[in-house]
Amino acid sequence: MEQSNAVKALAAIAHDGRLSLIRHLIQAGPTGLAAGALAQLAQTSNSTLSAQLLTLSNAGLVRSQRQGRSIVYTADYDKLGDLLGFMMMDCCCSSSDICGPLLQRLQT
Amino acid sequence: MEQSNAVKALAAIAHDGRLSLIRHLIQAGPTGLAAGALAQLAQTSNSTLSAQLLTLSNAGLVRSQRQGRSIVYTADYDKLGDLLGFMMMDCCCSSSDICGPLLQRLQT
DNA sequence: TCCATATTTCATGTATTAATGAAATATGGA
DNA sequence: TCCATATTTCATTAATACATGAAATATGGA
Repeated sequence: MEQSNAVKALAAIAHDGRLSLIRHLIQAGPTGLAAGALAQLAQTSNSTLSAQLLTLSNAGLVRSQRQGRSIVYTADYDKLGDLLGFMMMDCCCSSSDICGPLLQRLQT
Repeated sequence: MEQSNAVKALAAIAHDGRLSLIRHLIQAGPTGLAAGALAQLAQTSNSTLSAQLLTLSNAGLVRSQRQGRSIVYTADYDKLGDLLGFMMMDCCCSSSDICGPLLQRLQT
């Protein structure tokens, strides 16, 4: 992942409401969640939620698919993995001081 | 790290200039870099640079220390590790679909 | 076709962010 | 003390982001 894409993705999740949304979608798994269900979980209005989902979608972090009357959103695992990979490898792990302890924590 | 702190840190690095700055500081290691050296690396004006460093500092991602006439900035490794830890563990790795492959990549 | 449901789009107002150049502050040396 | 260097602060302007509610769109069923 290039830095410009990483910046877009980071900006998308650098927002309390949007970060909560993507965490809900990750927990929901591949089945995803309909927009209405997300609005209930996030306790926000439909239009606000729709704008937040659009931002996440433009950053490539979520995908959507119509199912009947609902539109179901899912987290894009590949893109999230790419973002974490960028931060771990390209950005921060040029310093083993940062990622050494972190990797140890993750491996336990 | 709590989500509200993570959002602040993410917002701080969700900017091309600031992300480049912190990458330079990480590569520079514990010695850090003076503001002037950073301005040259980033090819930006002093006042713009100062504002960007202030944003990173308010997010807790960098520290500063006067050395003679210069002010030397260093990346805060602990805070960066905390942020990555939050994203890996609290946020995204509730799904092993994301972090399984990622950890494999990191371990090779 | 008509209606209820589900979601997005649009227009608006407000707040936040970002870059810029000039002025101010702090330090060390002559 | 005076001066050059290093950096920040300030005021201004432009751009972007955010939330809101009303209206528009799309779907499925009666």
